[in-house]
Amino acid sequence: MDTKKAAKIFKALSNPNRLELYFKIAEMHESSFPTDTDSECFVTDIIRSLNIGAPTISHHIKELVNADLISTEKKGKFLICKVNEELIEEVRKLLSLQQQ
Amino acid sequence: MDTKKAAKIFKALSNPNRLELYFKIAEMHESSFPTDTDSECFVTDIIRSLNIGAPTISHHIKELVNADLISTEKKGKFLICKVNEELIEEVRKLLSLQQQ
DNA sequence: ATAACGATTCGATAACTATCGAAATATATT
DNA sequence: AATATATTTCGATAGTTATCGAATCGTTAT
Repeated sequence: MDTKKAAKIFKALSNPNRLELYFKIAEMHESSFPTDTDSECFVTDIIRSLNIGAPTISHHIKELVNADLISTEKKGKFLICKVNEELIEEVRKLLSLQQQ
Repeated sequence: MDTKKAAKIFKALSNPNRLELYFKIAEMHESSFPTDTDSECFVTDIIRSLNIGAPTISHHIKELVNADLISTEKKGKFLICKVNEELIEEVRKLLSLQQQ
């Protein structure tokens, strides 16, 4: 991964509200077992738990998608988010000091 | 680590030039074995390798220090930087999806 | 059909930041 | 002492962004 893309990813995580948003999405994702179909991350619930407006959330989600950190899927009138695990793993490797 | 501090760290890494600066410091650090005393990271060399001015480098270094990502030490008229390995390890854990 | 709800778009604004050149400071060299 | 080099500080500027309220669009429920 080139520096520019990496910087973009870190930028997407650089706002406290957006980072918390990301963590909430990751949290949901973590508890989603194959059998447990109802643990998807609905944006509606996040909006309630963070105290910033819906337009701002929408903006932040776009940024996270743009950095490829999450992907979204429309389910009726709801929006579902899930993290891009592979990218996060790449970022973790990038941060490890002895990255062969 | 709370979200606000984490966001600050990511913000410090969110500028391409500053991230490259950080990587260069980390790179130097990596090759410093106990016996190999001459592999310290001098800012002068970095300034030459990145094409941005000294004032900007100085600003970026301050940001990295402020985020606790690196520490600096004056050696004569030179400045030496080294990464804060423990913090980086914390960040890596924070990013892992199943953090304990 | 109409209302309610979730999400997005738009326009505006205040705050922040990366970068620069010039000047200043500190240390080293001659 | 005078000069050169490394770094910092300062002031300015152009660009970016987080956030908001209002309006809009889609989908679902009544």
